[in-house]
Amino acid sequence: MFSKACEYGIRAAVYIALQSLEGRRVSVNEIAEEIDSPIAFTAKILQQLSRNNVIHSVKGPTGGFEIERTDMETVKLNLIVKAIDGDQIYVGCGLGLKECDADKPCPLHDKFVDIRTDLRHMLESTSLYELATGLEVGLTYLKR
Amino acid sequence: MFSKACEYGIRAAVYIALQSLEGRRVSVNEIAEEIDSPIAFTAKILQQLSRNNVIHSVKGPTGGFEIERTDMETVKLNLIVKAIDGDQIYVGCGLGLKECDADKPCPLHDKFVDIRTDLRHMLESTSLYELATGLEVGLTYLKR
DNA sequence: TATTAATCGGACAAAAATGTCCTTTATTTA
DNA sequence: TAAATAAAGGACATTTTTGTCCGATTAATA
Repeated sequence: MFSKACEYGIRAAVYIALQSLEGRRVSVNEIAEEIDSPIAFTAKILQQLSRNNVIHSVKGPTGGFEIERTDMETVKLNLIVKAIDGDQIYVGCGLGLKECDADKPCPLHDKFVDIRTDLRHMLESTSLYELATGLEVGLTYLKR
Repeated sequence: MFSKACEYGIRAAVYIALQSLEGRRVSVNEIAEEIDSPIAFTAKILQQLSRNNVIHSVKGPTGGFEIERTDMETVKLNLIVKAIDGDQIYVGCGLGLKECDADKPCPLHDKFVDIRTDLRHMLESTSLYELATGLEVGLTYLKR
């Protein structure tokens, strides 16, 4: 569904959000350790998220990554997915046809649109804050 | 969503079904031409589908690929997807966690399960016959 | 001001997915 | 029986994704 990069990106962002709720700024090393992902690859992904203003980075000692409380509520998953995987999920025919739309639909068009619409709504309505608080309360888990 | 291989596989299977409805057996070359896919790669995929009894292959002159009328109705898309992409779509955590289930759910677990369930139902309930007749009647299109 | 700790960014490496080529095998038909 | 046709299958090539390494940059602090 999502690329590996995107999976790591979402997990990282949720972890950063969780720690930011506690006022902690976290390093790539800690993030990669906590979400069980390859360090250097994770660093690249965090750069992308930082450039796209999904998370905030601070260089130097005591630096690291954080997300402001307000951003946590504003930033929905679709922003992260877009920053890493691009439009992939939203655009294009399910069967890979170049010319496929409501006018000249592929055999799977309608059924595919339904599912993708649901997915889009889910991503557009789910905030980092929501996911982070679920973790905080112990309702959900991130490790392994 | 699907791999390229899977997209080609579904398109090919639908085209074969359509032609089989007219009593025509079709060659890899014709299939690749009609669904606009790389020939040799398509040949590999057709082999997989043949081995998994999704389609039937006949060697030698006048040979090619076909699908029996009864199979067309029996074979649902999930069979094709499984034959090519394996369990990928059905199994595993949306965020790539190894240990993620209803007991120890990842932050996205429930929302992800919903969407995947919809997708699974769609694939399990859509037959090649249904897709092929849509094409036959001119309601849908396969080219480009 | 030197040291240290952290991200940034570019180049490289490995693995997986996609795609090609060519030989072998099966089968029809002249 | 020989020639022609079509799938089967193995080896190889290319591209994309995933992952690593290392030097440059930034900033805190001793």
